[in-house]
Amino acid sequence: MRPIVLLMGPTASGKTALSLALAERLPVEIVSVDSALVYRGMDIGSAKPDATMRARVPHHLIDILDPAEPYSAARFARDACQLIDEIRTRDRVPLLVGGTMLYFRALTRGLDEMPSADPALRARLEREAEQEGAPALHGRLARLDPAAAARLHPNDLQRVQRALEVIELTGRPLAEAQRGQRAGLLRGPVVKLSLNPPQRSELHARIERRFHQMMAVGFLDEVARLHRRGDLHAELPSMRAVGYRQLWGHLQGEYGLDEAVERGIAATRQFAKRQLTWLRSEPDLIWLDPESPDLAAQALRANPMLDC
RNA sequence: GGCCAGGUAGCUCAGUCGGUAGAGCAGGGGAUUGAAAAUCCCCGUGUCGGCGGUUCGAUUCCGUCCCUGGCCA
Repeated sequence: MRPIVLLMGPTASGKTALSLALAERLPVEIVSVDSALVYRGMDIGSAKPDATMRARVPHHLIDILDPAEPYSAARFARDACQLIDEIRTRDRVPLLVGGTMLYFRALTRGLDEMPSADPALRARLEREAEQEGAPALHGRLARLDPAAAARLHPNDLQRVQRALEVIELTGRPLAEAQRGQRAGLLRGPVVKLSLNPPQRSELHARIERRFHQMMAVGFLDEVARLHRRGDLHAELPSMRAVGYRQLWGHLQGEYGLDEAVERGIAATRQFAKRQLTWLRSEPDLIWLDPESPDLAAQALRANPMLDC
């Protein structure tokens, strides 16, 4: 049976280049594992594979949503599983490429049975948080679901709100829902590749270089276009994306362009650090250095199942 | 050249009425189940510009030199 190939790595580690190189040697279709690539009109700042690449290799889960719409790990898991099945019926290899580690985790370990987001309820909880403060919501959670409250820091408003949301929607504590025996969603052999330069400073250099490159090819125009629409705002998941958020702030007049770029680069470095924290706890990774020559061949050699 | 203001953590700065110093940012580590490029937690020793002097003790006071910015020549 042909394997499913996962290609992970922090931002700017060279995942797109390697995925193309692999596509020249294996009959792959690429499934993007990225919470920003799903959005139309967010091309430059998300380092989306360009039209040429997408003409050469089939890509999925890119440009499927308008930036005003929300996406989620659960929806990704459903979409990805369906695509994997379809790709296999075409007798091709699913190559899952991206940097959204929660999405990978949803695939490899599954998600518990839980209700999805309820926008009205979230708006209400948001209002309550503003009026009462985050600790008050945490206190309420402690009464309704002590186990969940114990695991969440009072300042982690996002997760406290989600826990309260689940309780209101199901009448059952979150801790109970999360006790479920969940299994990974990937059937068959899985090969996990992880791209990362051995030196952190090298990754930082790649990030800085790429951000300036993005600016040179019109990143600011891209964000200005989104800003002009008028219906988007800074709180949307899409506009919170690294780089977009900082340029948005500049367009709102909060700081100058140079500062926006500096902030954007720093935010990208911090994002990469968080991605690496996930990767360190991921078992069975084949680590690859993007700077080394003949990367694709190296990747294929690393696992016998890929040698086809 | 003269006068003034500075020189303290990678950066911007606070502070010590003389007992060897602390914030923000940056950086590092961690958490992460329908917002995740999000959200949150933890981590601060650095010849306090150099050299002398006073002092039990100087980053702090004094002298001098160097550097930076401003004003005047």
